[in-house]
Amino acid sequence: MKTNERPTYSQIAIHAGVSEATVSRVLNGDLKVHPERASRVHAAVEALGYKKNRAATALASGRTGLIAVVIDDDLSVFADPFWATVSSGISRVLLENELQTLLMVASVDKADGPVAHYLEGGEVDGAIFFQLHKHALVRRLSKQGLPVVIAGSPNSNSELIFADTDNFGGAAQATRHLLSLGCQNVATITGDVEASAGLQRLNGYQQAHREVGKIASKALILQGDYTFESGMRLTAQVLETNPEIDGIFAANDLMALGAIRAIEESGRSVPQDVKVVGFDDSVMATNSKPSLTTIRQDIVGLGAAVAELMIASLNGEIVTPRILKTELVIRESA
Amino acid sequence: MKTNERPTYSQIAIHAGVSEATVSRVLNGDLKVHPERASRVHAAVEALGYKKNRAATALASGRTGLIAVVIDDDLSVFADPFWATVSSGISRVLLENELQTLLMVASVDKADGPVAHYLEGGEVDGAIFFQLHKHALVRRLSKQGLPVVIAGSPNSNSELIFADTDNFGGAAQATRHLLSLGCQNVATITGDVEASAGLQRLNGYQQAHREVGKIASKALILQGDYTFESGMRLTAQVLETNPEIDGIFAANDLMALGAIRAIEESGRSVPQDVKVVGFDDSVMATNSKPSLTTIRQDIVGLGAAVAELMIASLNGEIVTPRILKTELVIRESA
DNA sequence: GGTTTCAGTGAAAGCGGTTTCTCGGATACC
DNA sequence: GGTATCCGAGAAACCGCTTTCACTGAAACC
Repeated sequence: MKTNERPTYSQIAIHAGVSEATVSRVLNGDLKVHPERASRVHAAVEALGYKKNRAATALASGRTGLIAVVIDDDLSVFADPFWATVSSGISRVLLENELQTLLMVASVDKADGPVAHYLEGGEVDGAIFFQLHKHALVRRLSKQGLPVVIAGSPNSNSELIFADTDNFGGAAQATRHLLSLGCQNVATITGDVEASAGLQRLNGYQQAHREVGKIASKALILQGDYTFESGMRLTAQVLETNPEIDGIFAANDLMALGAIRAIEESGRSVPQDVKVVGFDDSVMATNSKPSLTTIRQDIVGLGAAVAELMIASLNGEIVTPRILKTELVIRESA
Repeated sequence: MKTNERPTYSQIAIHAGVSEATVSRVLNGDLKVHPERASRVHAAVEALGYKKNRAATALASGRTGLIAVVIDDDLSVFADPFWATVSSGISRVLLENELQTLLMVASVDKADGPVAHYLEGGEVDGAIFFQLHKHALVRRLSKQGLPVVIAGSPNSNSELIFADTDNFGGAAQATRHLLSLGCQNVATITGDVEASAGLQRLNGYQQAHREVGKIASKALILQGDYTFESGMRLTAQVLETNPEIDGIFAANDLMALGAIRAIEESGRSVPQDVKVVGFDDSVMATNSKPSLTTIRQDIVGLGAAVAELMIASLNGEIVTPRILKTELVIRESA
């Protein structure tokens, strides 16, 4: 195939006048090598344009330099740029640390599929999972000693390491904003409350109410599914049954836009009659009419945080979950 | 780290009563092994739950089983789910073929960065690039014998292998639709015409005009940049200068939505006064008001096609570019 | 029937690193 | 000054699989 005459340790060793063992030590940061010899090695590496062979390193050391990013294809990878953005953040940071990102898009449900097989086969040094519900696989891998980091929160209080946006805080922020604008009856359209993100956003909404001595009425909590359609439908319904509503916090932008549509179709206007806040600060938020007040999360930052946790884990450091702050972006809708 | 007592060839060989060389032959599909011995090997593999060690295979054979997917981070990976979707299509197909997807998000411009280094280092069996303009790197790698496939079209008539949506055909389809609805003055808002996709969509628009004996006036060709804002701004301008316009083909949905906004703000209505067709069939297309008539492209299919081309290349087959058909989705806007 | 092919197989030499083990010399200790 | 320690460095084994090479017995040929 390629007759690339890539130099090997033996060439470096000869060039530097040391043994291969010493070359290895120097290149792996072993401090017990005499500085002068070390610098000779470095010079040789430079001169010959040497680059380590991953396969050989992996075989000899057992470390592959590969981190799997596992995406369940149930996930709406296809509709939502969210995960892609997180991935890019991850990839970038890993790359800076000489690690490669192995992207695995597959059904992870069956804890015995090819993905599981692969991960358990020792082909990667660690695995990053995207917000998943209750996969036994993750636990199992973790128990087996494979460093695992979750992007998003695992919903049980497991010992898994994760990084996540402050869904709770962000939702509270959004709701507080509505309340502070004078809204008396603030409804919420939740996301999937089976998953942690959805639940946390709901909790944040309730928390903001508690802070001002209110209790969010059950009737004002509408279970959506992150789609435009659900936002629109639920809002239309609740406007019928609870016409006193003057504020809505939707767990994502798409549902918020759906809500706005329903509000307008009911003859009311946003933000005069009903104020609306979304979550995500997606592209649509800027361009919608009225533009959407929403909660911005640092998605690339989330990816970076996840990668950093992984790296720390690999280094054997004791790591704790990371929660990323959100930001309220005020536009026209509230 | 892991004391996984994974079986090796030697165990299989003993269990099956053959040599390691024979085990290797069987596992690599060498037909010259006696069927009976072969089945003994397979039985042993089954019994011991054997799984090949990638690193060892890579070291010995020079094939890593890894395909790089290189994404220039200039690209709007962050805003547009398009590339994520393509990636998932790629990853899925590669996985089915025992290949892994290495995701590299980095600046590729400098043909000498870490990415280039990595790809030239023989660490991957092939590389997939996302729609790029004129990178010398791609050519170089290709010349070096590394199988390279482009997702999207390279704009020069190079010998690079690629798969792409039929941008030309789709744009023609869209424009024809407008013309067939009786539009007399159809404008287009282009994407980046420096890149092939943008140019091809413009060409398709012109082709449709030619088919009916018209020539698209220069004044009606507006150079956008795929953003909502550009669609809106350019439309507002052209409505001033060319009020006779009664149809607009935008090179993507976002700009189409921008156009609709501008049209409505000018006091006209869609589709009565001006009809609008977009391109992509994104989520927004369904949910906008009026909903958007647009050109749907099979994005996952594009990913799959790219992966298939890569696999064929790896097998030494002679491959030719693949162009994927588009589909006109008629909704309210035209 | 004897010599050539040839297909099938095993022994063994790598692939390019890492790591253990050993050893010589220098330092420390009594 | 002699022995016990220690440290830095090299030799060599090893990681698990692929592939060349040589060899065997059988089929093919004259």
